[in-house]
Amino acid sequence: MNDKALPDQIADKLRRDILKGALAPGQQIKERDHATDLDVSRTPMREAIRILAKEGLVLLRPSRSPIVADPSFEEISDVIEVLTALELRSGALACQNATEEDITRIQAMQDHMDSCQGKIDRIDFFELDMEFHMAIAAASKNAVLAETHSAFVRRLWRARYLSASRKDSSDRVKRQHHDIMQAFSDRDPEVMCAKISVHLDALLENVRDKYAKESEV
Amino acid sequence: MNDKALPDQIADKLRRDILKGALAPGQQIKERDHATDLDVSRTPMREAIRILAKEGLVLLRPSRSPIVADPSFEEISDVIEVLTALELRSGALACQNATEEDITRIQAMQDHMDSCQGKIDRIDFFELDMEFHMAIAAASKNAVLAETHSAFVRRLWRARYLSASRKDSSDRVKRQHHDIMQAFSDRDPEVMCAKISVHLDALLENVRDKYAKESEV
DNA sequence: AACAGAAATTTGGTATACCAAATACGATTA
DNA sequence: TAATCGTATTTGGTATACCAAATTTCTGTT
Repeated sequence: MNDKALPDQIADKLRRDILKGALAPGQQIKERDHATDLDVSRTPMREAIRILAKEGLVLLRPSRSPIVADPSFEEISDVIEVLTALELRSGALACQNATEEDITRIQAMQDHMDSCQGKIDRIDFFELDMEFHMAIAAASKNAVLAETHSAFVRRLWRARYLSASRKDSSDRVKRQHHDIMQAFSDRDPEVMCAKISVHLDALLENVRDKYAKESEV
Repeated sequence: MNDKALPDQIADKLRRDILKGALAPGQQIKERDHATDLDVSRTPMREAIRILAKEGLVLLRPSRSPIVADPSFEEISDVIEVLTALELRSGALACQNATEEDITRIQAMQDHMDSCQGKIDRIDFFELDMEFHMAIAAASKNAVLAETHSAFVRRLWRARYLSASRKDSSDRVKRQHHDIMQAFSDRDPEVMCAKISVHLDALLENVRDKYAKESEV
């Protein structure tokens, strides 16, 4: 019955709700209520909330209801800074350590993303985007690095999702991905790092725009 | 009564036991037994175990007792790789963002370490060492980066502790710290990154030596 | 004696019950 | 009427009870 453990299933559901905005930033997540909603007990619900807290999506407060995180621009910017450090390192290592199979497989992932563009749910598209970046990190063959990187990608999911509202950005992202992939299959760490920097700088600027617009409303 | 939450207290105790070796690598941590040992119930014990799992000190296995992690050299090496990426970034940022007070305060920490050398417990000395590195990371003014960096420093605590048995290494570490501090007070990111690299490369080699010796026993 | 299978035990996963801190609400009084 | 104190309620923290998967042990058969 259990493809995954119950807390993970609950965390998945809550995560999607948060990212879609069904659970708004600042909103309380009362473990009792949400547990009965999902027809589970408080114990796995608690654990699911801790998982999301670890991912930065939820804020734990001592003796108070956890709330959906509402990060400031500075916090998001800090996270992007860390992600950049991790992704540059993993990109360089991937050039060095990836197998040919890794490269063709990740190339295939990218092709799949291209073909799916516009045909699938925006959230599903972001899943693919995340998987692309995470697959490159995994190709570094440093499991710890890949895992840490994944954690930060997940942590930025909502910010990415919201900041990608700009229509033109999707084409630009596609081009940046192609640049990264090109450097990767050339196994050129310098170019790859440069392209990753471009990609993540663009992300930062997109997020900055979004926050600027939000504050002027 | 509660300075900290109960799960944190339990995690602190277990963490020290693991790092000191009272809980040997590979040993099972049965939540029922350890809970009764510490006179708490399974619920906070479970949570404490999850905290340590997040820190990489404990390994969770589906439907099996968690066990104390027994990292291979490759795993430690991977962790050092990540720590390096984080520490280089935070060093460079610290050169840029640290206040003068930060620098004098961290300088004072180093002086204190020097004066304590040989006079205090090795564990306490390692606490000071960790605090030195973590203070620099905090001076980057990127809270997320500092926090992540701290997590990895803690994760390496045991390996550092075990690998520092070589008598001469302590002088060398002292010199490396001085080099880092010099570059920091000069606010010279390039030199600082170079010195940090030297320091962490030395750590990696120390750990490598220790694992080599262990395997030949 | 060796092996297969079943029953008992162990152990993590989940549900529920109980408690204490925090909050909200209402009654009482100035 | 307003302020304040006390009580009821909400809610997270903790303990315990129950369950199911996995392991071990015991037993009966070959």
